[in-house]
Amino acid sequence: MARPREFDPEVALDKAMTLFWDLGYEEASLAELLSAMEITKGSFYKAFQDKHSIYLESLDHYNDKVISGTVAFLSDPENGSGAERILGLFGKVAEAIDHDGDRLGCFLCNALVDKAAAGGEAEAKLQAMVHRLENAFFKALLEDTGVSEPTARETARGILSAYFGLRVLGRAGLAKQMADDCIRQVEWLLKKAG
Amino acid sequence: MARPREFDPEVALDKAMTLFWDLGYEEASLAELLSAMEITKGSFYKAFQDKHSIYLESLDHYNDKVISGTVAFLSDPENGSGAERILGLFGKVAEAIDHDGDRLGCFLCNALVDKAAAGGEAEAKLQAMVHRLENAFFKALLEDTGVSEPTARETARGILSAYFGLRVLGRAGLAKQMADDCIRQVEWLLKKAG
DNA sequence: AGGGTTAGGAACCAATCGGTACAAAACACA
DNA sequence: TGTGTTTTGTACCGATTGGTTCCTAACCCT
Repeated sequence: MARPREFDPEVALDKAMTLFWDLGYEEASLAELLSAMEITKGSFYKAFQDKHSIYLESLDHYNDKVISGTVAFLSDPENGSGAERILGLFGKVAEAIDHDGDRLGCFLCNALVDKAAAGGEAEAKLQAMVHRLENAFFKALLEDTGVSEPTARETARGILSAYFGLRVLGRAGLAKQMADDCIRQVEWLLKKAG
Repeated sequence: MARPREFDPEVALDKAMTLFWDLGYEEASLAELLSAMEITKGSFYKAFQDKHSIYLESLDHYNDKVISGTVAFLSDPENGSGAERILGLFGKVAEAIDHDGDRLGCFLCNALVDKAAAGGEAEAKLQAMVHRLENAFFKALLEDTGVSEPTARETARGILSAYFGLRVLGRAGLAKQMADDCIRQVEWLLKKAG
């Protein structure tokens, strides 16, 4: 009954997310967004309301795509015991660092630091994602024999901060030298918890 | 022999640094900088070359003022053993979090994530600061009895990433709930090292 | 084939961006 | 009290920012 759109909103959103991920909110200009999404202004403002809206959508998209994947990995018994799964996640990060340096880092972590995201809806979304990660660590730890709830909680939080720290170092281009050592410390935290 | 300047370049630089610290490079507009520094454009461009230059100067200023202070604290035997000094540093961060939420975080950590600082002179300065911190942790650990060089190195790096992770959580407004648990994990790392 | 409806694209908008030019102002020295 | 020198403030600059308008193109349905 009307002209069909010539682009897939999902892949366009994905491209936008990647740009925000790389550059942050302010530094990702509308022109760069349009270029990355391969659409023009008309289509952009018709499909998404404005820059801020698509930023929020990008956060949701990251939650659905990346965080959910990470949580799933941490929850899947096929990936070993709770401790093994957590270590497996860090191993995957180390792999990414080895492969391409991981200069993108973690969108969640980057956005937590990005002042453009502070306050309002964005911050609430970010905090929710952090808690999802924390709880995924927590549950994985809790599954292992002999780990009490308080111990699992505090260990989860320690691992969470170690995780963000590692991603910061990755973005700074320093993780290649440091990742292995950092992960060995996480190994220790897991050992003392279980 | 000429008109004297009406402002102290050092305090103006300090104000500029604080704004970059809070907002990041892009988000700190020239207008906001001038307002924070309480000078006008003419004075600004005469005393500092341009925005990018004063950003680099701000990084140096942070290195001289904050990082040097932190390194000094970590090196001073009056603050206890190596492990005690490291824990003392985390305690000071926890205090800042308790007091005002620490929504500023750590300028070094924020700048590591800020894409505007990636590549070029800024990145080199940032990496140098990271290494200063790492070495301060390393030396503090090495002082304690029974800690080998390899153990001190990897522990220092693990603590470094935990430190950045904690500051990220602080900036996100989540550290109030999590700081104590995170620090307890650092305590464990220190215990196993020594 | 024609009408209804929506997407696409270019022209245009005010506001702001970082940066420059230049004249007035304020001092030190003679 | 000039005079030379530097700072200060303001007017101005082109480029870019995010956003709107509106016309045309492309499609579905009758």
